[in-house]
Amino acid sequence: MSVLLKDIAEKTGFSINTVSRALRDDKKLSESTRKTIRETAEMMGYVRNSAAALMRKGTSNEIGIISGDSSNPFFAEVVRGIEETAKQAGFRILLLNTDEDPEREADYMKMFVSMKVAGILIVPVFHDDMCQKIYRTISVPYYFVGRHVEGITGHSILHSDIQSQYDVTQSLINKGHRRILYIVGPENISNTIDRLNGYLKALDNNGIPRDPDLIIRTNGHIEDGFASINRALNRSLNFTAVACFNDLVAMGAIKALSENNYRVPEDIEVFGFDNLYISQFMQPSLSTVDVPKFALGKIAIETLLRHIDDPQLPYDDINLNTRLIYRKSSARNRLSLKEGSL
Amino acid sequence: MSVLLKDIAEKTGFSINTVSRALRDDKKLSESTRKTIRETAEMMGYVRNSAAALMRKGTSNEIGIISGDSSNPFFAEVVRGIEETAKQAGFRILLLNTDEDPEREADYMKMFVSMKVAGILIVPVFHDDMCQKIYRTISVPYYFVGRHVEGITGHSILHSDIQSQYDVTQSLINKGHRRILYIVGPENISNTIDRLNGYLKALDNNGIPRDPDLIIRTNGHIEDGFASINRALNRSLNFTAVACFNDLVAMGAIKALSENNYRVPEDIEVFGFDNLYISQFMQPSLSTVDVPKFALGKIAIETLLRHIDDPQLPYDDINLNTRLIYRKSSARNRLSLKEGSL
DNA sequence: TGATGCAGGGTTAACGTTAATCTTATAATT
DNA sequence: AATTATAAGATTAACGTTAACCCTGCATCA
Repeated sequence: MSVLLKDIAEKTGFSINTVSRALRDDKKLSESTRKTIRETAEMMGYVRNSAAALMRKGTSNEIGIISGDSSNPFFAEVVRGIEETAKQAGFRILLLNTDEDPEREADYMKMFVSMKVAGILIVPVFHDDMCQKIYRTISVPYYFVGRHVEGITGHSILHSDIQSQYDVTQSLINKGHRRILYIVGPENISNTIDRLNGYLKALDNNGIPRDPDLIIRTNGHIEDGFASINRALNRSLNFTAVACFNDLVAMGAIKALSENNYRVPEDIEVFGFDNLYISQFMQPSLSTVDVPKFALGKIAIETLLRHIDDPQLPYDDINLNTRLIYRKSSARNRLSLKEGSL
Repeated sequence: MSVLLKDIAEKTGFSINTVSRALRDDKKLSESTRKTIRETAEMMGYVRNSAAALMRKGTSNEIGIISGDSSNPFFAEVVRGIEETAKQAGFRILLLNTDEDPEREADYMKMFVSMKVAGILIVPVFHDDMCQKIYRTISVPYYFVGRHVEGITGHSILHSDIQSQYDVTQSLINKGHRRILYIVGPENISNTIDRLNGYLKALDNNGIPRDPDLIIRTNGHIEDGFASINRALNRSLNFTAVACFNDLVAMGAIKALSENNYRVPEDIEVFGFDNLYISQFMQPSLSTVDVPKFALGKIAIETLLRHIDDPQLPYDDINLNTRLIYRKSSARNRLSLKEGSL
């Protein structure tokens, strides 16, 4: 039913092989032959059967990407960094989304392996036996983007989660805060673990006792930030600052504070994490940690491509730097906090 | 290098065919045989070569999705609606993103056809010769999600763009607005065209002259809303309400208004379109048109699956209803506008 | 002038899986 | 007991493309 090389061969009088070569710009065919064939193919509506091609060639020109939560704009920005470079290198990108479900992660990994993609970029969960087994045995080049996996080293491109959350917390402490609410992200992902540890470490180093009440576990979505703050306010936890797992949570938090007639940052300061593009447009604009998302994607794909080129290349973790961004949801300095005005 | 059916066959003593059948849960093999084979395969780390399988079978269990702009959370919400149903039906989802570039759209369409996906869901541009040619000749089942394409009928799942934008505009007019700024979306997509027409039609029907100055063309991103308002304010266009192509633009618009010390909605009302999940968390929360995004995705995949099941099934456009959502960025009624307070 | 090289193209044999068709032993039927 | 049906598995032939190798004729060179 569909047009095959054979059909084009019959129509043009060339052999199947020559047709195949012409359509691949392969080797030395006369310019006129190539042109004749290409035009005929176009005219007949030929579309290559990539399954057959792939089976013969053994490897494809596709990069598989497995995202953990594509509803978070964070990821869209990372993919932007991946796309351009991949395209220039002649690779196409296939996107899959796990919703942080390890089973889907394992399933999709197998699927990409089965498809013989050239390489895989993954936003993985932290711990899962099946997944870890796959990562240990797989022969397709892969890298973790912005996260790391328990027991697997050398395959991560990271962005200083611990240090960044430490810095945020220290910055708040410097301004005099002692009761800092921390809204934790989804469990079983390395960012959550690392950022929480950064927060705790800063408390410890400053001799501030850890208060379990001030640590609220969530799924890292916008509504979680909203709900967390409402609950915290109801319980009169008496906090003066909120550090959030990510910008989305911070957005929900600010909304809840505002609805309860707390002024941000005069009454309560709020810090996010990620520096989503929209965060500068929030009201008030959000203070946050700038994660170089585009660069993260770009470096990830560049590194992956190097490994695709040279399978012998040794793997190594990469760590990117972040920077704190002070906007309107946090006070400029200690003074402004004391005065209760910005 | 990788484990093949042949290897498992040799190891277990069964034929290749039997191994293949066991791994596919095909037909009637004795339970013990199936189990032996499956366990051996698992142990040996077998992964099916899907290219070979696909070549033989001729069709895959994958649904291709081509998004126009995956940086817009709108799409993530639509995909949610698609994913669940697709998964239950045993299909996997492959995601591609065009950034509204017709060339990429055509390229990706060919790619999916080449991959023999079972069906395709597309968020297409409105006019492009190459793409339209493909849509006219392709034999893989497909549907346009939330948009329509010039000259192609019966393949769209829509959501009342014209009527909805008409309603928004009429609602603003009812409250006494006469100078309503309209921020237009990206060119060459049907939503932009339809919504603009809805706006214009409402003006016409109410005898309000069209003022070209009040119509600002953008790419539909958040920064466009911001920039548009700043420019409009600089030119003293004297508008009292802003209707936006989408919620993202509205978010930027509100930010710009607020930075210029205009109160929303007391001084200027703002209406979005889409009802993104985050819109309820904006400050002020955004009045908008609720597009049933999850349902859109769900109905799209359900319809597509029906066509995959029965290729003879005739195609037909589907139109979903929307509803206006009044939140804090718009005034409740005419009175409150006049009084300048909510 | 004969050998040589190469441009331009043809032949043939895979790639790994699955579907259609066979085979055989055992169970069910009359 | 002879026949038929069936369960369980084996054989064989594709699927459409690509890569390795082979062929031919003309131009080039000593």
